[in-house]
Amino acid sequence: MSTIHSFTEENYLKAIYHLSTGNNSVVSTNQIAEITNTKAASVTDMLKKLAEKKLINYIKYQGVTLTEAGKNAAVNIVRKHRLWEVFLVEKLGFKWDEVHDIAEELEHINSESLINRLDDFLGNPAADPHGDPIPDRSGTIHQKKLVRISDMQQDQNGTISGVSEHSSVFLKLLEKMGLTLGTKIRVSELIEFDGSIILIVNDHADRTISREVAKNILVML
Amino acid sequence: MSTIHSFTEENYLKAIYHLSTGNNSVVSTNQIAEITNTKAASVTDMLKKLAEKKLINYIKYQGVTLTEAGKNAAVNIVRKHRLWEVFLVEKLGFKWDEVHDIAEELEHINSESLINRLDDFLGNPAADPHGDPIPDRSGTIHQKKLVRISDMQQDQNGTISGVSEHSSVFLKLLEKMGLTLGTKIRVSELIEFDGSIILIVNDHADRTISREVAKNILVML
DNA sequence: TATTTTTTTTAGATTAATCTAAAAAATAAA
DNA sequence: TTTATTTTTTAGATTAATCTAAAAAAAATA
Repeated sequence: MSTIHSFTEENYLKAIYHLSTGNNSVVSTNQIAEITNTKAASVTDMLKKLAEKKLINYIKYQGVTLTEAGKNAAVNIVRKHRLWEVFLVEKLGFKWDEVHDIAEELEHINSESLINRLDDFLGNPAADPHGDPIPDRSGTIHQKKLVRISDMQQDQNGTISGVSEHSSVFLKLLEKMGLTLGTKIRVSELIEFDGSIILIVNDHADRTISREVAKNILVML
Repeated sequence: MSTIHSFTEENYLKAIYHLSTGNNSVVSTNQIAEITNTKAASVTDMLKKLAEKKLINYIKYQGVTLTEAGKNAAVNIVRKHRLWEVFLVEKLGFKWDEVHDIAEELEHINSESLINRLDDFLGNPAADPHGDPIPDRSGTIHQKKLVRISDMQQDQNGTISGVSEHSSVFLKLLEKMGLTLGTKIRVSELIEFDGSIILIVNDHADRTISREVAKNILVML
């Protein structure tokens, strides 16, 4: 089934995967260097190796895309990462801002039966503690349609269902403001001056959030 | 607290720890090479490195012992390994002969809070699925006094509480014979011819086991 | 005790992943 | 369309962990 790749190769595949979501499917050497905390020269070496193994399509000076095999490998790592995050939060009681680094290690454990049993044990969750969808065992991702609060209209309602920023400071802030997953919100007012937004939270409390915060909270309408 | 060591260093420390139990506290280069699946030359290199880090006491040509720091590190790895084994069996439903290799990977995950939470989640188990004691968070090991079936007298009773052989073939054999942990046995007869032993299992079924098997089943009297 | 065998160490290479500094290619600006 | 800037690649080193083959030390045997 899935071939075994080194810890390092897996991290590069994951980096390329995360960088190639959305608009840009072609990823540059420098982008990869940045999120893997390495230098461009090191990335070039690894790209050659991954291309050799047919995990990426790589043309010198022109960036890379994942092949089917590479994408499968990457999705599998993401699946593992997110399932472990659910485990850490749901079963061990970690907070949502504490689990990333540990899951970063756990995602490299290699055992298909382990991860499928874990999946069942957790009740086959659809999303991780940050609302990111968990790929199923075939690699399919069922992503719900979410919109940023910053893109909502006045008086529109929704349920907080994800975040697009995973830093601990940001997550702690949301926690403190009571803006965690599942919270129902209503856009009460759009402040013209600086783009900040006043929300009605759970039908009573109101909270003002900056445009920057609003851009990183994802809502299901 | 506990300094971080490389994956490889951890495996050497664990190997030395396991080899230095019982009578021999001094461990030889060749012994280490054997259980780490490396060559003696590689071991020598690593021993220098571990001695440099004050994790072992090493005198050329004279074998090694663990320092306090080294022993602490090793015990911690053993603690992690055994807790993960409990998790795999108790929570994910793996069989006792399936968990070793996975735990071998999981034991290198570095997070004290993770392992302490896991410990609590599992109900602070005293032993792993093979009956081996789990060191507590201070590193103390509460080992119950166990005897091998091969050392029991005729008509003596006991409860199977551990094994000293962890191979899958052996564990599957015990499973098939109903000689799993917690099973009550009585030594019914000692066969002089080949040292094999007839057991009364749970007061009714009787099972004949070879001396080799009897040596590897540990019983609490 | 002298010799043989075994064990351990050293010497010198190899592989994976990384780096810095310099060269080459692509992109942006004048 | 040259020139300047940025990005990417190559060249050459470094570190960790490993290896084989040879040398040195220790242990076993005659």
